[in-house]
Amino acid sequence: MATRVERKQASLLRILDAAAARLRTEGLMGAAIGLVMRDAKLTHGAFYSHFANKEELTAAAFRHALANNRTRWTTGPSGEHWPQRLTRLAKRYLTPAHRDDPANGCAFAAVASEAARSPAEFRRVFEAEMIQSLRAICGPTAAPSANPDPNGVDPTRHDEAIALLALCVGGVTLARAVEDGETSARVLAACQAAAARLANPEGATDSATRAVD
Amino acid sequence: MATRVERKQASLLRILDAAAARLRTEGLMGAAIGLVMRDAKLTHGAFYSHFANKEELTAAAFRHALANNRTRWTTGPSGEHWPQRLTRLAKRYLTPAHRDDPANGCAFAAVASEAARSPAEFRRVFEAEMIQSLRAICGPTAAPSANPDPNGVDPTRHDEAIALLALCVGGVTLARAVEDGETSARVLAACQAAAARLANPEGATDSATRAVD
DNA sequence: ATGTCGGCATGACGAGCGTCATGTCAAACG
DNA sequence: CGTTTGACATGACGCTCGTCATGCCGACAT
Repeated sequence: MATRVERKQASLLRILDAAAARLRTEGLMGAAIGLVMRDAKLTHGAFYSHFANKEELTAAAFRHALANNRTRWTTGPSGEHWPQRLTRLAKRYLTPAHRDDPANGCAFAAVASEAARSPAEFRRVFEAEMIQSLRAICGPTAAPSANPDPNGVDPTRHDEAIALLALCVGGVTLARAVEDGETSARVLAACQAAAARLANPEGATDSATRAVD
Repeated sequence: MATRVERKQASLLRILDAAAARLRTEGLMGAAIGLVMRDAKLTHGAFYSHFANKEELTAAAFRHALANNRTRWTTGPSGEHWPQRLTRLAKRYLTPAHRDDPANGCAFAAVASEAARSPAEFRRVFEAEMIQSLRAICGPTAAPSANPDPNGVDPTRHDEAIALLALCVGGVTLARAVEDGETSARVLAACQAAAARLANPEGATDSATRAVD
């Protein structure tokens, strides 16, 4: 049998995995302590050996959910240009597969409207994760931006990334909130088309828009 | 004193107003029966003279919240063209005033991610309201669309309205979910700029894009 | 005037939740 | 080898919520 700290770390990981999954499928307060601990093969009493209260759990689970997905989503083909990256992200995000698998999906879309009503402490966590995801989206591309900011990110690209995130989060959320499958698919398609138009404005001919030669 | 049916109608209206406000500020399950009835100056027992259960209340309150705002948002200046309408809606929606007053704001943004996890019955209500709002957005403009659908709506405009709604809902939700005021304002501004770009693609010169002469 | 109806108040029940006190047992340590 | 530590189980407490049974009392019909 493993050592003590190893067993505790393993327990904590099971708790975080279970909580992250429940947070994305059932929402912020759907990740009830009793249910999370049951998923983690523990009893509810053991919870307070890992966290002081539920707020700490939700914050940690939210961070955990996003940390697991960030690199998986951000890394694209090498030599990727900016408009390509934006359209690729939207094309992958606004998809029936992502819509139908919230347990492994984007945590922003899962808890966005609940986070808006959460105490300031959680909103700070939300904001920090969002900024980190935006920086990951704006991360190094094949063609570095023409006017990089002192801190390394082109503010124009940063704003485009914000709009893309809002469009994607709103898109899957609306697609999940409607009943009819056709309506849902149309929401995804319309947002995907809009994202492509946003990333690659019609008639634009600057170097960043053209494909790699 | 008023007649009996009038008093009941007045009570129902107070209940719906209170529930609609709580639904937008506290979310779907934040509109608890006891609190709503207290806001409506009634006791919790009287609730079941108006609704069979809580599901009926939430559905009715959601419809009530949207019905109150739809015409207020949709009606714009006469002689309004399609791109102008889209930019006007985004400019008004993605605003600090709207962000900071959820009690009178858009119900879609308030409950979107919770609706995604709601039973099919509520999702049907959500879908019906969304379709109705989309048709209101696509409603008659100064320049009717070139290719109107048999049922009266240009499918291209309908898809643009979907994307605009997703961008707006995602935008205010993210703006509400972050703590820092500057970050929040930047989210609103970035989404507003993206909506304008979406409604009025750069370089386009067709008649619908030009201002009224 | 008298009886019926129904909106409303009061009170209670059970379920689910967060939280904590207490006990237990195996691993870590001197 | 004996002691201590701490992760975990058990059980309980208080709170909130949805739901319903019961009773009241004013408005309406006859």
